[in-house]
Amino acid sequence: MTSKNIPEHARVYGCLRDMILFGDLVPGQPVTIQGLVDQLDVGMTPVREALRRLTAEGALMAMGNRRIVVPKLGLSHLEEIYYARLAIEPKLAEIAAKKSTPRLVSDLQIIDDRVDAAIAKGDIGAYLRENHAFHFRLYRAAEAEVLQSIALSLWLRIGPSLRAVGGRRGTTNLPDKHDKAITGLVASDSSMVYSAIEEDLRQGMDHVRQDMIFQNGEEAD
Amino acid sequence: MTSKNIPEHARVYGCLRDMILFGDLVPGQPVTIQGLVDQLDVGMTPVREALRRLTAEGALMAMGNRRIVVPKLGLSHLEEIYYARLAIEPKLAEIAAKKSTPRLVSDLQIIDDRVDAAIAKGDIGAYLRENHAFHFRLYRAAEAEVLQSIALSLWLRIGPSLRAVGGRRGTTNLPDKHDKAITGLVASDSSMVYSAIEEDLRQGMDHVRQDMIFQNGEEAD
DNA sequence: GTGAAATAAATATGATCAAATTATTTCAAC
DNA sequence: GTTGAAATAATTTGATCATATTTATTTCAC
Repeated sequence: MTSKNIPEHARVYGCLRDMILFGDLVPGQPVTIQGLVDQLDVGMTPVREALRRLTAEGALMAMGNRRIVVPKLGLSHLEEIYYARLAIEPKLAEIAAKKSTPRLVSDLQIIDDRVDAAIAKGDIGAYLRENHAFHFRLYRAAEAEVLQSIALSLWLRIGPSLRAVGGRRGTTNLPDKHDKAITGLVASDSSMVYSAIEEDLRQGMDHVRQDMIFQNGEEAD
Repeated sequence: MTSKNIPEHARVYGCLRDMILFGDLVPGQPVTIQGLVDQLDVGMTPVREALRRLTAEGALMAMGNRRIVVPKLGLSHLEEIYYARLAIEPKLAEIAAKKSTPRLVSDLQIIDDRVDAAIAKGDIGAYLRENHAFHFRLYRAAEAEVLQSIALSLWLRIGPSLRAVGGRRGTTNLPDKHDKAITGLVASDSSMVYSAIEEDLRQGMDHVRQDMIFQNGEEAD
């Protein structure tokens, strides 16, 4: 059983990426190389590589002075992400719909059940994980590397803020146009899948935007 | 002595990035760590960091087996890039137009003169450089980090192929809707700037697409 | 053509040096 | 005598390199 032998830098990358994607890191939080070396018990070269990669993807942000932090989004950045997500993700979903398989549909149904369960339990962490799984299982089916990597970058940028919003507002009012997307897939109606994902994004992003505007009014920074 | 003391890994990154952006590296060409260490006379840690970053941006591609190469685009990847560029770049131009300054206009005029000169001389390298300078001087004015970083990633992906096409077809028939864009800026007509950049991209990308289809017909791989 | 040895390149560690932040001390002013 | 600001010392963190280990590929023998 020769294990896949994933390189350390890839393991560190995956670990950090998930932490950012699922809100284990707070916006504004500093990320130190030495801290990760101690915490994950690896050398510093792999850590550095992982950090450069995540910085390039927008998941982390390099300040001028050698410091790396989890970015906290401003309203203008949020609008950019909103625009880009609407431009990229529904298209990915549409392409995926044209290549749909029974396997894709059954996978998505299973995942969506878990999404619903997480919402019912009020478990933000599980919701973020399963919601991500749903979208990227769909996007992966599009077999469109370039668009998918853009989508991942956008999710990484918004991950920490999603968690923060969920923590304040709970799991009520979370978007769920997943049913409509699945219906579109089984009906081979790619434009229905397109609009389902579009609506799903709009709901989620509007949620974040409203929270951000509210927060801005409450606390000055 | 106001040297900014740019770190090695950033210098290596910038160097490699320009080489890819302006076609000094051929699609399919392997990029080795050792080679860069010898060529640029730096340690391997900075080289590794630069390579990870460029890989994350899509400028380089990691094969499964520890090899890194300059990706060569297939037709389906080209279509993805085409779609994404049309979704992102005209929007960036439009935002920039709404924040236009006299300084921006004069900068763009100067750069566009250099673009025309490069076309007249048939100097592909200079054309790629000045054309990039024109677009990103405009995009930079939008002050939209997220969209701009997506645009950069897309340019990095298509850079090597642009050079290859230019090498085969020369500088004739290269797009130049730059005049229209500048006209739109001085007229404060942001939708005119939007469509100017849109047309510019279409011309350039159609050029690459046609060449790619032709090449596919000629040589099998 | 298959398998084992050789080669070359990538991965990973720890040490060393440089830079930046934090803590501390000193000195001056009230 | 206490407070506050500036300067300096100390600690933490980042950047780079040299080296050892692992892994993929190639070469050569059978």
